[in-house]
Amino acid sequence: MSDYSRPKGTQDFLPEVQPYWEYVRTIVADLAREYGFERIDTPIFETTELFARGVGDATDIVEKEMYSFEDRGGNPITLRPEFTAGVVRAYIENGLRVQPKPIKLYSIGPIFRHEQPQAGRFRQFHQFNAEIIGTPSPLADLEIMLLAWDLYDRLQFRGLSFQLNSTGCPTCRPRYVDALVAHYHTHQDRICEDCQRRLQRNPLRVLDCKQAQCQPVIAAAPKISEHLCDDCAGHFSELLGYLDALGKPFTLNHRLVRGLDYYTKTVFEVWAEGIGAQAAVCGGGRYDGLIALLGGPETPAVGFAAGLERIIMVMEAQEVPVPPLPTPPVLIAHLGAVTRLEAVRLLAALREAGIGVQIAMSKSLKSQLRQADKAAARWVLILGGDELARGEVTVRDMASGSQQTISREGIVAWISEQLQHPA
RNA sequence: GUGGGCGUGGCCUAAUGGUUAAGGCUCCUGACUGUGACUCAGGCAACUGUGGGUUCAAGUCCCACCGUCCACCCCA
Repeated sequence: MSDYSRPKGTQDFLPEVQPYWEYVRTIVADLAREYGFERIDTPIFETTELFARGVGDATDIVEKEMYSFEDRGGNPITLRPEFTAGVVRAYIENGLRVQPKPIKLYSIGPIFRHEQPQAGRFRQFHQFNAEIIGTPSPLADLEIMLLAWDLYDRLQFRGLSFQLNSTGCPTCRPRYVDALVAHYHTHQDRICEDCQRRLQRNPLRVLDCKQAQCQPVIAAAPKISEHLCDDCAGHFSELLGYLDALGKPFTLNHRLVRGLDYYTKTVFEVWAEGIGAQAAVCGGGRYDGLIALLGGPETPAVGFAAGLERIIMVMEAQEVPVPPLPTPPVLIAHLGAVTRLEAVRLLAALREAGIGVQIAMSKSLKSQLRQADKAAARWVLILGGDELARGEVTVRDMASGSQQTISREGIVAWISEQLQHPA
């Protein structure tokens, strides 16, 4: 055993799991492009201040989950705990507001949160993220939700639940929070300790408390949907109208508040089973105030992020089939020092013709064929003393075990022919 | 941060407190010095997570630490 082990909450993605990742990344990227999203890649680390401001001081992420450190110049750095703040920073910094609005951007990459690992929770994990920046239209909310919908649809997921709510805006939310706090004050003695604390710091969070004693208080609490201002209520009902028209099933969840400060109006999550105690496979919503908060012009936006590990865990649980990764169809076997030179020439010639090929590296033909078997090669080209003398190669079909002799000059064309016209 | 379960070769698993810790998988070699998958025969590979303690004797009992898994908080 090595003296070194991977940091807590991180993973080694061995070749055997790569088909899942390749499949998911491909589906996600194809889908995003079909929807008209363009890819943007931002740094995996940013200045700490960006996340502290953007995500919000009172959030769990900023309070206890960030990977923060000082670089050699003494600058406060944080490994990104989510995508949106970095994407918005890039939008402002690169002057993307001069582009036609809205701009639709997606990203795929690693995310870092210093949490205690458990089923479906890692310190380094991966997200697919999509944002529509520059429009207040509920159509943008709809597009983001449809993208999430189609993503899971294309992955053949079953039994998902779409949770939806509106958290209002700076006009109506404070009024609602006041009403909520007032309600809780009349039941102060009946709620759990955590909720006592939430009431001080982040009152909306009392709504997703799971303590039994708090449930009656939550059930009797005022609902934000009944406190929305005209603008927010209109926005929400327009979105619901689109979803109804499309027959998309969703659950209105008054208790869905989400952990980030920047959300306004629409918030949603998608829940799935099969990832331990974790339910959410994706979450998102509208954040009309964030861009101005980070120093940009007043710009409405909406987005979501999906956790790729959780997607893959559900795929495994539901036994969603994934295509195998392609391997080189040809392997060159050789016998003896003199044949090796010709084997290397043949290797180069095949590659020049665009044919996937590798060369055996062990001595005995037996072990070379074993290697071909493990590598799932379709053909082994055997170059021995006899073949070399006659200017030929022996072609072994690994599936059938049958062999034939082809001239050295004609072998590249023969393989190309076979590959173009599969039997 | 808090709580619980579990730590034996790369992986899976065995070993009434008692010799040089056993087996399977994988990998390598060989069974016609030119033929894979099956079979057979060999071989590589573990100071039993780490450090203490109890004992004549510890993989086995006790303690601590570390790691891991699961759960809480919260989320992807």
